[in-house]
Amino acid sequence: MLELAILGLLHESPMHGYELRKQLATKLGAIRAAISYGSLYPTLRRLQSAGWITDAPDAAEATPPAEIPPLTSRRGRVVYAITAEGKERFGELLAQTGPETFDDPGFGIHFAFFARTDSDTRLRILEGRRRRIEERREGLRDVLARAAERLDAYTLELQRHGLDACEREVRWLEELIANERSGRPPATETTPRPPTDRSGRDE
Amino acid sequence: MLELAILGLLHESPMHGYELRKQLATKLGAIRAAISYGSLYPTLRRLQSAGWITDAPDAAEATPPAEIPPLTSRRGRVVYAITAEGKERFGELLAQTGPETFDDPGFGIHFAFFARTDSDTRLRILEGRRRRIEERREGLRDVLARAAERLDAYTLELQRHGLDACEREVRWLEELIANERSGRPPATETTPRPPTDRSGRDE
DNA sequence: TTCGTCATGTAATGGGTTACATGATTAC
DNA sequence: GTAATCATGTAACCCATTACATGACGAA
Repeated sequence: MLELAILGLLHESPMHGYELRKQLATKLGAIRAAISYGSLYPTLRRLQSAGWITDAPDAAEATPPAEIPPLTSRRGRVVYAITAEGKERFGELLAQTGPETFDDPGFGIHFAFFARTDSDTRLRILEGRRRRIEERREGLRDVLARAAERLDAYTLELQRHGLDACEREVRWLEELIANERSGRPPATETTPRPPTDRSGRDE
Repeated sequence: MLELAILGLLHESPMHGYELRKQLATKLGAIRAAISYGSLYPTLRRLQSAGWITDAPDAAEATPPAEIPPLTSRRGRVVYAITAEGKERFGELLAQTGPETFDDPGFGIHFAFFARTDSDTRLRILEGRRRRIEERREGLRDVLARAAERLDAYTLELQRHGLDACEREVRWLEELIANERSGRPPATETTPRPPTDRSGRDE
């Protein structure tokens, strides 16, 4: 869902649409291809009229004066920033899990913003995902065990590959869940991760 | 794409919509969740008015008299069968590859019907898929190598998992391509696979 | 001056979903 | 008789895409 992703990125820092798309592409690169402008800009409008984000007239005060090179204010360049209501909305979206199916990109997007969730929510989402993947895994095993003779070799190969992917994902999720339970951050993290977030973490 | 899947299944034998959905669920179980009726029935209409499939008034002659239990003709039960034009259309759809991205289910659906394609087409599609996955893999490697410090631990974990999936898929594709080149059928196939297809394999 | 990339947007379309509505048949 | 499953369909919506249109800016 675009809405969640946009709010999440703007939660980190204000940005204009074009930049948003690029960041989205790297942040969600593992999940899906880059979104199109035809989808991005109308969504920004919608979020704005809903009050979740504001249209700052230009940059300048939006970014901390250092680090980023001059930032010549070009043409229209509408810089958006998340509002307090937007942060609230983001929290809701982040915590809620829809009727996601295994092929739903919803999980991945939630996962990408796990750094902004609490451990309970993370666990709930991870376990929900695991359950769905396990169901799919069982379904595939069933087909391979019972309907194998009615399917051609390619279709079977596809099922096997799918089953394999399910098994790996379940193992991955198990690991993440175990980590989460023991309070450790996900994995090879060198920096101690202090909340480098400027101003109030939540809300 | 529903159209391809429907034509493919009806190419094997005539069926009514409800049954089609079930078969679709097992055939494409590795790719995506079951399709909804709200999508299936309108599509059947469309295919019918395009002339790709016909609406046989009732069952009875549609299935070979043996094997299947009485098949009491219930209510409306519209049994569809593929037409000659439909088979042609199926062939076109099967051979053509759109601008598929890595998260496009198009590849999986094509793959599921590989048994009805020629080896050249199979190779072309497999290699196309491999190229796209390799591109994505490179993109993920880039991010992990260059932008790692700007991303939080969860996002990185997601990228790693995605990268891993890419690497596995590339290996899988390599194997399939090698098999295809040497003329062997995909994998653990016990039966010699004679064309048990009733009447003309192609067209 | 022309090319690449930055930057924003609209209109038409696509390919599905959910929720709803209906009703026959089978098994208990 | 009543619940589960079989079976077909429609209407409203959703979330995106493609194709198009426009234009500024920097570098060669």
